[in-house]
Amino acid sequence: MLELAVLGVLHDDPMHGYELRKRLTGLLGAFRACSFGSLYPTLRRLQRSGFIVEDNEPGVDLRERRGTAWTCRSRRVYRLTADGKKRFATLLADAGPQTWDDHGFGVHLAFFSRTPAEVRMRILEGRRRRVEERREGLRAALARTGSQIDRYTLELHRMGLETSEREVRWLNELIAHEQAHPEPSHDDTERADHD
Amino acid sequence: MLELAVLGVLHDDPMHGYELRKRLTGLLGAFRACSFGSLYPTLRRLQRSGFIVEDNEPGVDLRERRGTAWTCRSRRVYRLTADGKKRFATLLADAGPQTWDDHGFGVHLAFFSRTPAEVRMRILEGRRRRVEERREGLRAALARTGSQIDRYTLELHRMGLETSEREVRWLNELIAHEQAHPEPSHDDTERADHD
DNA sequence: TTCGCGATGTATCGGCCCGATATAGTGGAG
DNA sequence: CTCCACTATATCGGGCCGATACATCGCGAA
Repeated sequence: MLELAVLGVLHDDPMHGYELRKRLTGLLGAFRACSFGSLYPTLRRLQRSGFIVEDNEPGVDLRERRGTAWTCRSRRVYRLTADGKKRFATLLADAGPQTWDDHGFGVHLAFFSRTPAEVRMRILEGRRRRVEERREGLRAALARTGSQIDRYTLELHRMGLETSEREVRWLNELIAHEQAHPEPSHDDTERADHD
Repeated sequence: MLELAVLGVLHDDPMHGYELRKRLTGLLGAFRACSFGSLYPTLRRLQRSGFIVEDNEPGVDLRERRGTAWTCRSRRVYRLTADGKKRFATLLADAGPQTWDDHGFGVHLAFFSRTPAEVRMRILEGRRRRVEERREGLRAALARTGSQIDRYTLELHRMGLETSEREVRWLNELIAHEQAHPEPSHDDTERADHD
């Protein structure tokens, strides 16, 4: 999931890890600041896979560590390759189970203007199904236990139920709007500049 | 966090892993079904630490695997030790940063009737602070970008903002009720039966 | 009757992600 | 001048998850 987010942010303009993280936390709506402990390994993985390349500023050489001595340690700016753009499109078109849950859905929604219209619908409907399941589970729990559970669990369940109901309504509005105004995807892959 | 949940459910009555998982999903409000890939390692960890012990049904012997042949493989029922009960109380009294986030807060709230009143207040207020931060971040994002972001991100931020506002109000009610009716913790450690 | 299938039950493995921590340069406040 | 906060990269241990494997039992269909 982080892979999609990184590819999406890096798609527009090359960037180094630290800046990337700030963009990510802004993108996901002060949602969740991804940690460096996941960001840097992800960048390395992406680089090894050939989806991004290092594209440093001229005059800056990154030398590796020798023992405990550093020569120069500056920013590593990354840029998407042609393969990276293809990879981004692939991940964008994936509407699998992980796109139904909270975090995955948020990330996908952040790049919704670039995903194909039919994929948008599948993601929206899958998310709705997921939230409806949660809602039904909570309704069943409330009906089953009645009033024999403690006040706090009851409040937790009631709050969860209301939240689910609200989200289903919100999703219905998004879906209705999607059907009424079938906007095409932005799809800025028209000129896939050579790697 | 899973450790607290397992200890809490096992505190009342001994149980085997499979049943424990069903109770956990019910407890957390059809919230999130914890996977076996985390449950079984947790049980093993708890057992190694001496917080739970195996207390199998008589006449059932669990033999280990030899190559690919199994002799008997049945349910392992676990029971809390005295140390385990102490450990549960310790985790319950912890109001650290991980108890502010979504999952941790849900788990703690599920056992709120057994946590000391002052810890309850600290958790509630910490959670409120956390949600308020999220709310302010979303407000800032909405004010900053205005209308130059795409419709979907805008909807995501608006929904997140409303959800945060609702949760803060809910938290305020819980806190007010807590101050008005300072219920003592259930605290059924009165007779810590010997291990 | 037998076959398969779903539920019960325990377990491991690879992998993602997080928090804590280390290292180091830079620029401003006191 | 010193301290602190911010910028910037990186690793490590550990928790949790999804996929997978293995095994038994009951039940309905072929």
